[in-house]
Amino acid sequence: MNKPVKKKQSRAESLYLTVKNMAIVFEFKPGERINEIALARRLGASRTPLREALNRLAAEGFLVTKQDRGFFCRELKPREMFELYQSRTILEVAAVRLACELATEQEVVDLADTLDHNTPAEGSLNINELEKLDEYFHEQIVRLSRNMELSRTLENINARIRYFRWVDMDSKRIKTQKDHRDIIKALIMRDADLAATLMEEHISRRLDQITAAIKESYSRIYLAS
Amino acid sequence: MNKPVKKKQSRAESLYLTVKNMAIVFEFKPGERINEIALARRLGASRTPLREALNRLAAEGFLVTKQDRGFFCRELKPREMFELYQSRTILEVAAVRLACELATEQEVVDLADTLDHNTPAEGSLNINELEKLDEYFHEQIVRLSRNMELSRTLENINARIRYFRWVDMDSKRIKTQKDHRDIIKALIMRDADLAATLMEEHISRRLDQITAAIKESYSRIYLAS
DNA sequence: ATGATCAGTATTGTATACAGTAAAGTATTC
DNA sequence: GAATACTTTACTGTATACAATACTGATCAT
Repeated sequence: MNKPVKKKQSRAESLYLTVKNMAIVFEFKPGERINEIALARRLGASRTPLREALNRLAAEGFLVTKQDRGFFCRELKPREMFELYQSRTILEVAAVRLACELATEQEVVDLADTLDHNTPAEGSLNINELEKLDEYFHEQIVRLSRNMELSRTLENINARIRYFRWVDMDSKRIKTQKDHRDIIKALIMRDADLAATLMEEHISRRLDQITAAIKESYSRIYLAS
Repeated sequence: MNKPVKKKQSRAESLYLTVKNMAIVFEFKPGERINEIALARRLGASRTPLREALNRLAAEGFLVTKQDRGFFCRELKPREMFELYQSRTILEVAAVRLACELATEQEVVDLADTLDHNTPAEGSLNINELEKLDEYFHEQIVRLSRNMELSRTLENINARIRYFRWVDMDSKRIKTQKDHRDIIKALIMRDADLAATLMEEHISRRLDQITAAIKESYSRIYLAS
């Protein structure tokens, strides 16, 4: 499912990925100040490369910096989450329109096949599998739009909302799967308007739950450690 | 026109802005390797804060890094510029739709007024003024969409295409001004579809010229030093 | 008690030194 | 003379030391 191309990644890169993941899963509490010395020691790295990673993450919106105060975990205000979801909707709707125009028959069929063959059985509740499958679906749609910049931006946005995306996934699983299939059908029919409408609804349906999701997530975050 | 709020900016921040501007105006040649030592000395800074700035810029897409080779200026492939313009179109069209919904009467009127009062006289060919005015118009539209994330993303994209945006501006100036006014009219009428169509055409018209613009820009870049 | 002032401490911001790597140059072999 | 192995060089990547700044807590005046 994921590309098997495994580029040998440098020390700095893996450090960046580690800290990024910590930010994604809110291992730092919202608004919390990040102690560079402590974190560097904990990760077995020096402050210099750590700070470079933190700077990158701040540029990507995972962290914020304050002059002479250092790096802080982003807050997770409902308003900001709403804006991220809105941005995501805009970009994915546009992406699916482009995909309608540019994807080859084969690519769409392959996508449909992958989803079919990897759908977990009705009984099993492997949420993690479903998450992966959903992310894969959305990533592929963007890829079919043939716009790397779009992919890059969406990847960033999705990473920043990943933590909330799966709240209450369980009750939505059947609907999600059906939505995906419908979008693929629209793609095959090259019906851009339909695909766009479906995608918009598919994403916005979850947008309605964001505020509740954030509330729920707060308890998760503060329970964790 | 620009907010008069002038936050006292730190040393690191101004270093970042300096290097960012160098990247925007292609003071580094496309594909060129950036010598950290030389650049640090030239800017009167140390390598450490310079590298932090370079890391941020790489995260924002102005530079690329290669393991153990350092930072390089982005290439400017026509394909990439096309994708940036396409992304910009997607986002600004969505923004103007939201603005139709959310902007107050007063805000739209103010925007119209600002444009009217700052339009250079027919005879004078102050390109720089026009550039500023055009950027201001587009920035304001996004602001009226009430989505900071959208603003952030668009600001980044626009910075990355800024260098090309004004090639052959001269011949387009009247059309540009008229386009802006038409979009504002649509905003006042709350006609989202019309505003979206106008915005799309307004931006795409220039997209057609990108390849030519890049060709032209190459000579500018390599002539410069 | 409350608030202000001022040391002491902790932490960030910057400079610099050193280690590791890739490109360039040089010698050596066929 | 071309190809390969070796050396040199230049630069990036990382660690660490130092400087500047913000926080903490105690002392003192009101």
